[in-house]
Amino acid sequence: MATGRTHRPATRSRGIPEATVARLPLYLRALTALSERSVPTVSSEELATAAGVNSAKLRKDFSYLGSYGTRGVGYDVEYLVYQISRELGLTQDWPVVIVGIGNLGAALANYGGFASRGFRVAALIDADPAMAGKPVAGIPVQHTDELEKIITDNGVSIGVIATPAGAAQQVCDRLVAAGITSILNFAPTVLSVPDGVDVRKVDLSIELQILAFHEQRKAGEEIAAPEEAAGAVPPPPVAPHRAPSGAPGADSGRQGPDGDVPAVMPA
Amino acid sequence: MATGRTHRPATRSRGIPEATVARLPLYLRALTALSERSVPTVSSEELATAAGVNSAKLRKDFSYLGSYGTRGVGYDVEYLVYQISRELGLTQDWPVVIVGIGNLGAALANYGGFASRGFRVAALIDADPAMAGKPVAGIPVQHTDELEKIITDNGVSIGVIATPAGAAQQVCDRLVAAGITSILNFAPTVLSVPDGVDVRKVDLSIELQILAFHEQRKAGEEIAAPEEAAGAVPPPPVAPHRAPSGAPGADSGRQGPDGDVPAVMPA
DNA sequence: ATGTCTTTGTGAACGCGTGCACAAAGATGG
DNA sequence: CCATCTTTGTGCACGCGTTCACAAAGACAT
Repeated sequence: MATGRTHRPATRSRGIPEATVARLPLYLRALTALSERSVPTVSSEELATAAGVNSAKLRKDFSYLGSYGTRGVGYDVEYLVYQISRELGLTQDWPVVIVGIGNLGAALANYGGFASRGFRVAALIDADPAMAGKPVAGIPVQHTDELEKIITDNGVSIGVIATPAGAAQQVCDRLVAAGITSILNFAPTVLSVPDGVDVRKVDLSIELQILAFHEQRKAGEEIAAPEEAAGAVPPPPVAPHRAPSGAPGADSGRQGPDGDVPAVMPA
Repeated sequence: MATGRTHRPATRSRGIPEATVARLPLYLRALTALSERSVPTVSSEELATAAGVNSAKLRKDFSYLGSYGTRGVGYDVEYLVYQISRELGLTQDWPVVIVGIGNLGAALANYGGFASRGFRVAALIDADPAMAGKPVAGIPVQHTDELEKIITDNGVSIGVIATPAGAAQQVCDRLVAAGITSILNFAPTVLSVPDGVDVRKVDLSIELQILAFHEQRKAGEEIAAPEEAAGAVPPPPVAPHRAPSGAPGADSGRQGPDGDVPAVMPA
């Protein structure tokens, strides 16, 4: 999961906790499915199961929005869909630009999830002149030079960065300067932005590494080896380097069987 | 950010808090960059800035791994890279299968981040017979029928689901039955898995909706309208439905200007 | 109208994560 | 060998998020 907003972490927007906001889309999705099946009402228990959360948590989440349920009955599906949509700002149109139309950018442009709920791909932008004019997902790619104009002309406030890591900060700066205030970052880099700009990141590599951690832990438990005992024990903390500002340490460890790191999109 | 593990939320693995584990890949990335520039040591302050976190948090995180720093000096870059890699289980090889080779699956297969740190794409799997044999990112796509065999033969324990939402649970079940214990889910669905299986999800649609929420809030603050006053006020909670088990509610609201929801990959 | 039954909404307790602030550790210089 | 300076490692307090458990609210039957 793309995790973690970068700025204003504790801002508790209008009384709705951040954790609750992050779950609203989950509820909305489950409710939409119920709505399509013409289910009129749903209990907190049922909906919680569908959304994969605890029913008490769901009720508390909804309590931040107001009292929209009926005791003894449950929640009116259609009404709740409307309320959550409104709260999330999905009743209005959000034009979005995608910068970096490589494999990932193209996949995002083709992703149906964009169009489904208020989001509209206003433009695809790439730095490669050869891409210019080429249609992707039915939308012609435009060159980076047009970035500022596109954003101001269309009143875009949400940008998606799908460039290589090296270009991300630069693109980010231009987006912000052009008036973008929300960024979804797929590049494996930490973006620095001024206050008032929200950044959320989606990082495949990080997710995999977290899974690997738990996977290793599961494997380690089975063998019941406290991992300190058998096998190659890690080397001692390396003799505290001689000169702090001396020659670049050419030795010091490097015993780990790491492969070399490729140039593009490093972990 | 792909957020939220699904099971064993509070398991506090071997004393390392979940929040810390989620940040280790961030530190590792920053450290790798330093390592490539042959920087011998780094202070908590510098590294924290590079990773985009608080220095106190970083020090506390590292304290869970052990005392790897030198007071008055900082941390040895190479040694820390090794320690974190080992802790995350990146010193070993993790074969990974990607199921669902559409736009997104292809993008993932081409993603350099896979190969960079211990992860190796063992196989690409798709349900479409027309895809079978076709090479993507240099790897021939195999048919879903081979799924179980591929997993057991290669000892795969991590699976990536990039299928449409409708197929995700089914694929998930087969993966788990075949021995997969960690899943990275890109499909917009809640997956249910047995205990002992970790699921992390990456959901573009959710991320966008969270951004929209904050975006709306920013816009609302500027106009300084408490949003309750002007414009179309939401309808009253709908007259408490007549018959709870009666005819499917054909009215009740529907006043929101939602577009219709496409069939594939709904929000 | 009254009683029973279901389900919501929430007060309260608890645990995790974060950040402050400082003591301890070690390097460095004289 | 001692003083000073830098930077780590961590005790502590605080706040957010989660969960329990229950009273209040309403539906429904009689």
